[in-house]
Amino acid sequence: MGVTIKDIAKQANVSIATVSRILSNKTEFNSKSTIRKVKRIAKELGYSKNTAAVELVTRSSKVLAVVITATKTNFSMQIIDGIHEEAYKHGLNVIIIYAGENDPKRQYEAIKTITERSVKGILLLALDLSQESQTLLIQSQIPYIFLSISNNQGMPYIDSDNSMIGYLAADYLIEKGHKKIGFAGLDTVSLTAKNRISGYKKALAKHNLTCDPEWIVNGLFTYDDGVNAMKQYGTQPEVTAVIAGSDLVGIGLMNQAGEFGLKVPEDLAIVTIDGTDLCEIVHPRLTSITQSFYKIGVMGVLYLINYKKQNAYKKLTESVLKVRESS
Amino acid sequence: MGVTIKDIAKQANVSIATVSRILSNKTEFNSKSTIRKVKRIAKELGYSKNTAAVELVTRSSKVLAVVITATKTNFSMQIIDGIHEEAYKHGLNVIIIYAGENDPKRQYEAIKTITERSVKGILLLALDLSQESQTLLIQSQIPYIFLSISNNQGMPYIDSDNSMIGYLAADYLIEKGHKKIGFAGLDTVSLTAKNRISGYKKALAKHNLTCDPEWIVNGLFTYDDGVNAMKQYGTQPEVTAVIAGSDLVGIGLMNQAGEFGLKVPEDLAIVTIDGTDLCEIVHPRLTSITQSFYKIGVMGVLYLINYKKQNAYKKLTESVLKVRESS
DNA sequence: GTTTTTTAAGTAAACGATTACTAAGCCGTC
DNA sequence: GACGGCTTAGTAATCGTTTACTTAAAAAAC
Repeated sequence: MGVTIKDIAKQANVSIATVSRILSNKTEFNSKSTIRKVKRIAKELGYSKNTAAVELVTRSSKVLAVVITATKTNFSMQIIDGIHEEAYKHGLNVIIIYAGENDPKRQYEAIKTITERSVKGILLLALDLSQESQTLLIQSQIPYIFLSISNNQGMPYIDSDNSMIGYLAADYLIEKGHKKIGFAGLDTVSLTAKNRISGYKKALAKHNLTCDPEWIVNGLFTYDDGVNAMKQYGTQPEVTAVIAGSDLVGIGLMNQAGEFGLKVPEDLAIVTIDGTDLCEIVHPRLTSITQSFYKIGVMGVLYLINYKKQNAYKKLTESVLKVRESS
Repeated sequence: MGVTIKDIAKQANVSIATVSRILSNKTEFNSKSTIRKVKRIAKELGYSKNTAAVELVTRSSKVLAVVITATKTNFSMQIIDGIHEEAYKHGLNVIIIYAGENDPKRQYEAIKTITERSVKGILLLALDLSQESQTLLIQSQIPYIFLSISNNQGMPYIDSDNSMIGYLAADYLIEKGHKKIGFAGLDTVSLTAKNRISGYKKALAKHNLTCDPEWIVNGLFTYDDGVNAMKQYGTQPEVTAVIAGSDLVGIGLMNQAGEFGLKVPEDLAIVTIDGTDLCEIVHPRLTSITQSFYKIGVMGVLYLINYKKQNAYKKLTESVLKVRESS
């Protein structure tokens, strides 16, 4: 919106090529005095690079785009922290775009916005992409990766090992003596939930325990889903422990249990999945299977930086049990 | 990275001007058949607009940039929701940029990244800008506005009426019979805190109450600040009620009070400032002065859309008392 | 039947940078 | 003193789009 390299060139009595070289630090063939002069004038004139022009001519960009949903899930922040830290190390900028909440049209718009900009790579956070958006994404040829969500359609992703998460949670509770263990608040049609449940069942089977389908209560990982699940378990729940699909679900379970006059962990043990800060600020503190969100973010960036065409990149990260007071 | 309007033009046997006009919906002078043909071919070829080129030639952009800090403050989400909703109505895209956490260099980088891109406007969320970054921002000539943070340097902002917040909280507690009221976890050098404290003192004065400076405990709005403030108040606090600088501070206070064997609200009443979802999921639920975050976001966008040079635009939004269980 | 108006589309100049290629000066060498 | 090799800087093409201006043909007006 004002000063261009042309203006600087005129002022400095050099060509725009020289200015360009100096301002983008390709100074190997410039004399010290010219460098100083050009930089001084640039500063004096308040020059600001026009990124649009740069991206147009170089046909490349130093920007990574992160697509997120407006969900109330709070772990995104940790992933984003990881992304930023790693991107910063490599001199990349990060922009974040909202893809709305279950609105395919908004989602499509978001992907379109990004693909029309020549970003270096796209990180899709816990995003379930519609078929249309997927096509658009692939067609764009821009490297992309899904984070914290798996898929079996050959698209690259980095996610926690959800089967292991289910297994760890259940196994721990079984070791603590529980025999009837619920699983609440997860979206049972999602791959995430399926894997978690399969791990949970594996742990049960290992100890010759069975699972009543009623103990698995569907939900969308929200606080209300936790509350509702607890209502379903009732005031005198058959289960003695519940695994929560997310921290918010865990809190919902716990609060509703409180309403029912049930004590956590005495009357009902809770293990929650995610392990965000929320676990630490509620009372009692929630035992969790804590995911490596930060690391997922870091790995996502590294994947994009070292991107080369390959089919079906998949990476599963570790989760760890953190025992607190709710179990 | 591939198909351009040139390719479409060749395929369709028309000029690139025609293609450009059709694809940007300036179709008043095109025949229906040509329009159909061009659009069909564009789709067939998987054409994607190159935004860099568009922005370069039109010297404008449909993008609003939101700058946020990586703070654990969670109200940002509500503001961002408001921004998105309003931006969407006006056909604008929104990108979010992190400015790091108290790292002037990162902050500067973030502002630079944005100003080098010809965005339509900049929304700075609860951001305390360094002098350098400020200069850069102003120099860029891009319309900007601070949200949820006031300043007395003539820069435009939209914020809650912090004096009123302090007043409302204190007045309510006084009406409930409290005479010794603390204020915890706010950053007393900030204008936000100063205004809140001034409102709080005004309420006290109105009822002929005084305030011991010791009751005001400094902090940075975090959970730990709440915990520490409570430790400072001690196991037998002189104050019978505390106003928390943020929801997290409120939770910290409450949990530490619990550790001390104090019951909320019987032994200590708490009113928290912000009123995010957190208030609803803790136990007891926190009474809050709830800010109109969503509205702040909406108003920010409207300001930028209707931007015209004016000095010192300021707008204060309403906050309301929401009585819950902690008071 | 000529002139004017309307419709539909083409020409070409921008936008602001990068960069391959070219060139001018200077120095040293044989 | 002609030649090659550095160093430093300039020339000009290019990226993909928009848009003011021009043009050609057809329709309308006289």
